[in-house]
Formats: sequence, C-alpha cells, structure tokens
Amino acid sequence: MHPNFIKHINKYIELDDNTIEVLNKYIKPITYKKKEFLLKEGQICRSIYFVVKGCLRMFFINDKRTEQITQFALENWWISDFFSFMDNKPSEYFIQTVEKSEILSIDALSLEAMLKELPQMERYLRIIMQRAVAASQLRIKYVHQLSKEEFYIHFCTSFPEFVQRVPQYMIASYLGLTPEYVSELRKKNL
Amino acid sequence: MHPNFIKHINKYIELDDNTIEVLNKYIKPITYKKKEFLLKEGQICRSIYFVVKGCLRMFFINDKRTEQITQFALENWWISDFFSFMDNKPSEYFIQTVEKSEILSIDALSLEAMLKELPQMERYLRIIMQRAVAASQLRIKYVHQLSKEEFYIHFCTSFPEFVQRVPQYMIASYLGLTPEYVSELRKKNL
DNA sequence: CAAAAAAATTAAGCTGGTTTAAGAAAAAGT
DNA sequence: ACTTTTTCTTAAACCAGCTTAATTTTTTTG
Repeated sequence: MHPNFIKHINKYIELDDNTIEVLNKYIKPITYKKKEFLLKEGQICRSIYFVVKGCLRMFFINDKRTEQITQFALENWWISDFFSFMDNKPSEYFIQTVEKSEILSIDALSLEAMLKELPQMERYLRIIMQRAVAASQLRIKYVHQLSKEEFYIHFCTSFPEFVQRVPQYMIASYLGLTPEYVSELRKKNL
Repeated sequence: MHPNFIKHINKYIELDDNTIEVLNKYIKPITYKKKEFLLKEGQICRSIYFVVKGCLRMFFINDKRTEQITQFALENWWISDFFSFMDNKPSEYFIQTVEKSEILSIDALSLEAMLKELPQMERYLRIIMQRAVAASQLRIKYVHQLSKEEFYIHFCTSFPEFVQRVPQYMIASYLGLTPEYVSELRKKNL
C-alpha cells in the first residue's frame, strides 16, 4: 500500500495495521502515462481516484468545441465526477493525466464493501468531502470577488507549483480565461 | 424533534428511536424572523445549520460595498461557512434569513460529541457532503458553459420555487448579474 | 539533429454585460 | 390609508476581456 495514502488517511483518523491490510483489498493502484484518460465523456464514472504521484485534470468540451477544465488534482487529492459516480449517470467530463501519474482507484461497489467492513473510513471520507465543500465555497468567493486579472495573479501566487507543472493554456482554461489574455497579463505583470 | 429532519436523515441511513432521542440532545432548534442574522462577517461560524422551514442566504460584502450572495438554503438544506467552522477562523460571510425560518443548529463541539455517540451519523454527513461536492461541480460547469443570459434562464427553469420566494435582485446577485441586466433579460424573455 | 506538433505571443477590432442615474412600482411599517 | 422603504425598470455610455488571425517559440518525436 502506498505510504503517502496511509499518511493522508492518518491525518484525519487513527489507522491500525489490520485496517491498512483490509483497505489494501479494496484499492487498486494503476500507473498512467502522460495524457492517458481515466474517464471519457459518455462513460459512467465508476471510481473515485486518489493521486499518489502526478497530476490529473478534469474537463468538458463546451459549445465552442474547446476544452474547459474544471478541476486539477495533484498529489494527495481525490478526484471524480461525483454525480456520475453516485447516480450511475453518463459523465459529461473527461479525466486525463497531465503527466505520468500513480493513481489509486476505488469503484463504487468496492467503496461500499470497504465502508461496511471499515466504518471508521466514513469519518475520513466525511472530513475529505467537508474540506472539498469548503474549498469550493472559497473558489466561488474568488470568482465573484476578483477581476479576471486579479484571479489569475491570485492563483499563480497561491499555487506556484501549478504554474511550474501545468501548461499555461490549461491554467487559463481552469480560470475561465483565453490563452491570449493570459499572455497579455503575463507581459503586463512580470 | 422535527419530522422533516428525521425523514431527511432516514433517506440516507437507518434510524431507530433511540438514535433519534440521542440526536435530540445535541441539536438546537431556533426560530428566526425575516432578515435576522445567523452569522456576521468577523464572527467565527460556530454551527452548521439545517433549514426545516424557510430560506437562508449566505453573502459577503465585495470591494464595491455591495452584497454578493454565494448560496441559498431552502427546506432540507444544510448551510455553513465550512472553513470558518472547521478551522475556527473569522468568517468573511453573513448568513441571514430571507424569510421567517425554523432552523436546527449544531455547534462544533456538539457535532463531535454526537458523532462519537452516533458514529453512524458520519455516514449521513459523508453522503450529504458528497452531494454538496457534486452540486458544486455542476455549478462550476454551468458557470463556464452558459452565457449569463442562459445561466439566468436555466436557473429560473430549474428552480422556479426560488423565483417565487426570493427577490429578483437576490437571484441576480447569486448568479453574478446586475439587477439592471436581469430586468433587461426579463423584458426580452417573457 | 531535423521536422512536426504543441504552446505561447502579438495586435486590432468587437461585444456581452456593467455602470450610472433617474424614475416607477410594489411592499412594509405605523 | 398614508408614508417610508424596498424592489424593479429604463436607457445611454462605457470597458474588461474575447475573437480572429498571423507569427514565433518551445517541446516532442523519429
């Protein structure tokens, strides 16, 4: 089992050796190359994914036929299309690696079985989800509070690791900007 | 204890009479008049709130000194500033009733004690939080996918109950539009 | 290393939605 | 019923950020 994953869970709940062993039964590690898809539009999102190493992006294709990124996931982040995952509905999203990545995945049935055997994991997931809600409250606030220029600068200073690892046009897409406008902002702000 | 609340929990987990009685110990019902505040900017958000009857809004004051609404909560919704609640940090939000409302509140200490005594409630909250994450994924998608006009029309057709109950300028604020523009849209689309 | 593909830049013109300001209509309080 | 407050409307001027299109730079691949 991946030590980073254990460490992450252990930040929120107590974990004994037996629990770790049981967890191991349900969780499936996969290594992906750069630009591989974990989910494509039209498929049902059968799993939730934990990033051990690497980077994922989630996006959809908008009416103008361009990719609109809605989320990134770096190390120790969970990602999924939760609507598709919970209700078994075809997803409108793609989930793809931005770079070579080591992923842990757990599908809906395994998750239910795991939670039945290890109910203390409900608490871990509850806290993770609660933090995700808090994060999206913050994100919505920034969207309304900041101009696009301020939003871009705020993102770059808050998450410098992204600027290093992720192409500029993907950051533009995530922030709802055109690559051309980001280019202009960079010229102005450097 | 409020039957709507019990019914809501019962949608996600099994509830026996004893559990309900224990729950009752930790949960505090309060009735608010129209326009009363449950939280003000600068205060720590000490509780999470469940709307039994009525309507709440959450907003912050932006740089132009106008109220920016980020969330509503109608019957059977939970609302809180989760960052403030989890980390005991002063909130930047206000939470206020839009109309006379019956609210159940549970503060952080009571929540922890309740979850210790009723660990099965972790599952309920995990599912609630997971659904909230799914909802915010959908919201972000709409923000990127739809023009402001489409966004307004989509909201009005998806949540007609809001249009009935909530003043138009509040819906405008929630959607990130000026009241003037909404007025124009209404003229155009009726 | 050369060729191709992917990513970033530049600049001019344009538009969806805001701002500003004034007035009208509806709702709430006394 | 009357006064005050809140909410909604109208219209013109304005601008942040987008579109389009061509070029350059960087990265990837054989």
